[in-house]
Amino acid sequence: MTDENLGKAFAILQEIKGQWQDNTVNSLGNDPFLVLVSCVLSHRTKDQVTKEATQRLRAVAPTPEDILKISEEELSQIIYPVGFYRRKAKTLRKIAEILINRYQGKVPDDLEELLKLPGVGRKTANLVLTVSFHKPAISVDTHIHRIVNRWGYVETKTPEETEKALREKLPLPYWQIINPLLVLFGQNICLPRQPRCFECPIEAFCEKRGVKN
DNA sequence: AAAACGGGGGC
DNA sequence: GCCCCAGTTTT
Repeated sequence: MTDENLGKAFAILQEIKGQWQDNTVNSLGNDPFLVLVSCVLSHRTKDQVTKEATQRLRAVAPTPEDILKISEEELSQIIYPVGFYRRKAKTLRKIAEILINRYQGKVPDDLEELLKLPGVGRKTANLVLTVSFHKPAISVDTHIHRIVNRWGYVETKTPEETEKALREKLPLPYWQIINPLLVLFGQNICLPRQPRCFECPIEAFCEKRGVKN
């Protein structure tokens, strides 16, 4: 995909994204701790389930202090349907404890510091930076990785390679919108196994129509 | 680079 | 039962 067509593709997707139901990153706001929480819960979990669990948790314990006030059992019960709930509950409590003890209860706005937190990798750290702190960062999950490779915009093997390639190539104005926009696109049209190319509005720009994963 | 980690929900 | 699912850590 050429740079010119990339711009057209982003513009078309921006136009039609209102047709799609809001997902987690598009509906939960910019609070850095809640973005962090939703990312921990989202691991190998359907987005609808992640979204609902994050909303339930926000109603009861929206801050690190609140997380530590409730028991691990109660926390597990709230997030239960996301799966791996024991491990995720432990991770959330550890993160809350570290934020309180080392960062005055605030989420750091620095990549290296974020990556030190347990259960936080590049996808999560970069998403917090871009969504909550409006910093130039690119959060690459499996959706972004799959889509930009199908487009032929990059040719990469892993999400980390994709992040590097996009940092080199992607014009800065798109850094803020690529994740929220392309995750929606990946959930509704450019699906992993059965991409819905027959209803894709940017099919003409895609170099690998119908390629799985 | 690949495997391990370790669960619910839809069908 | 078998498949899917915003990933991170360890080998």
